[in-house]
Amino acid sequence: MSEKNTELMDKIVSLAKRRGFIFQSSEIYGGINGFWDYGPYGTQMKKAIEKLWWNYMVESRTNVEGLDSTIICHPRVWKASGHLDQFGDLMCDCRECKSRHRVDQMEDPTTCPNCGSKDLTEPREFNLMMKTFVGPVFDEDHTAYLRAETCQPIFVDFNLVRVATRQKLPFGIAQIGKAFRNEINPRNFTFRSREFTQMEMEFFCTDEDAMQWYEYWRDQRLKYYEMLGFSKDVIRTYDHEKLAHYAKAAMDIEFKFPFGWGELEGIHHRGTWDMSQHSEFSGEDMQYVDHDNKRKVMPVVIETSVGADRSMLALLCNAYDEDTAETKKEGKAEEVRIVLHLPAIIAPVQVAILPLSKKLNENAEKLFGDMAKYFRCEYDVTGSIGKRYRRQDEIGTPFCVTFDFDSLEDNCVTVRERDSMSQERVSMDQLRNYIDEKVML
RNA sequence: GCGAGUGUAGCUCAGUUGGUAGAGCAUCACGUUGCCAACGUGAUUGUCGACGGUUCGAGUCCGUUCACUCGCUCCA
Repeated sequence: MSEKNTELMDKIVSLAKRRGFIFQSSEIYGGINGFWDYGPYGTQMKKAIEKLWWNYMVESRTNVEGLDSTIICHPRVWKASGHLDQFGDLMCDCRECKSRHRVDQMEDPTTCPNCGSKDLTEPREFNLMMKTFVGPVFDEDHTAYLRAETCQPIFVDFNLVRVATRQKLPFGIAQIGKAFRNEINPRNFTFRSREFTQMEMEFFCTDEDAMQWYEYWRDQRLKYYEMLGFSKDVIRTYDHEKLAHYAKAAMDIEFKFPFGWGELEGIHHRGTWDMSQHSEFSGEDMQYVDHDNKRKVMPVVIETSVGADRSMLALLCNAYDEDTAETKKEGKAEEVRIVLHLPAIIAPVQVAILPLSKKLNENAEKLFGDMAKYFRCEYDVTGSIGKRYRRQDEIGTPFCVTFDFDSLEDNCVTVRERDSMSQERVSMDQLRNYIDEKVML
């Protein structure tokens, strides 16, 4: 990473803390690696991202249903998915050549099979899944795991959702929720965390239609990022050449973070792997009865899997900007303005209500009350009007509504737009519609 | 996981050969102003990342540890 980009990332991290977007978890105890808290503005923004995704992927479609499953599932879910077996091994690292080996596959557990060095770390259990216990007894029989991905419970509940909703193939099931991974090396702010929110949609279809749906969802998802204001310069797709054992096709949608290109979303053709595994391990037939063609088929899964935290980080990085603006400060003509060009639909505060003077408090507060029913609003009366505009710029508020002395007479307010800093006089009766139109994507 | 660097107020940072913790910005109050970080006066803010050691005395020296950043590694 270049020095300039490190600096940019530092500025974003600093702004995120200072203005209450993202804090390090347990900060007063020195922090805990890989865990992050969302502050007041961060929470608003993350909820808005989730709401937008949910509307785009679930509410606006007749063929996608929602689900909210538990974080802890029956341990056999993770046996079936393959998560447990592949990471249950004792491993040790060679300090000499930095290679990593499974202890049970080493001829001599004290010698590195790669370089012959004796300088090995103690054997350690490697498992990306976080372990816990269900019930008061802490032993092997009561061991359970926090889900490493939100998609598995979707597969598990497939038949329940299908019957309840009378859906026929093809259809999808979507879920937003926490997932947990014991990442070896959390890095790059919230990009790689140990606790994170996934927004996943599993689309079930027949094998013959699968590639067509794969392409459909790829296009839908790319459209979504375009809608959020990401230009072609900062978004790219990456087709996997090396596929996971279960996958038929896979691609990532990547964003150009200051620290480099990073995955925002994966779109995967998972074949029948998951459904077959759960059929085998549970004994429940996960096949779909295709009445039209008088046959039984194992549903094929096309997955779109987004990290909500990564979406948010990408939006912050994409929005961060410094320009210059006029100032009244003595000896200066202009000063740096920090501004987040966030899309209005996901900005933590959409409308700031600012009385020009404290004397106007009463009437301005009433306006706040009216507008807060429809938009995420904030009320601020402290400091000069210019200072308050700058505060709102820093958190990405697209509209500042200033209530002034004339407002009492003409029933109009001034709407100041974030990006252009231009102002327009709008009747308070029309204010809701005026902003509504601009908030829409 | 390996290697290197960093850690002092909310933020950015200063802090001398070890001797009572500072600045700017931010925040708050009052006054003034009344549309782009204005001005004046005043105020608040610290486990100096944590633990231990050396010392009469540690922000400063030593050890351990935690967190962050960078480079490898990893990312089923």
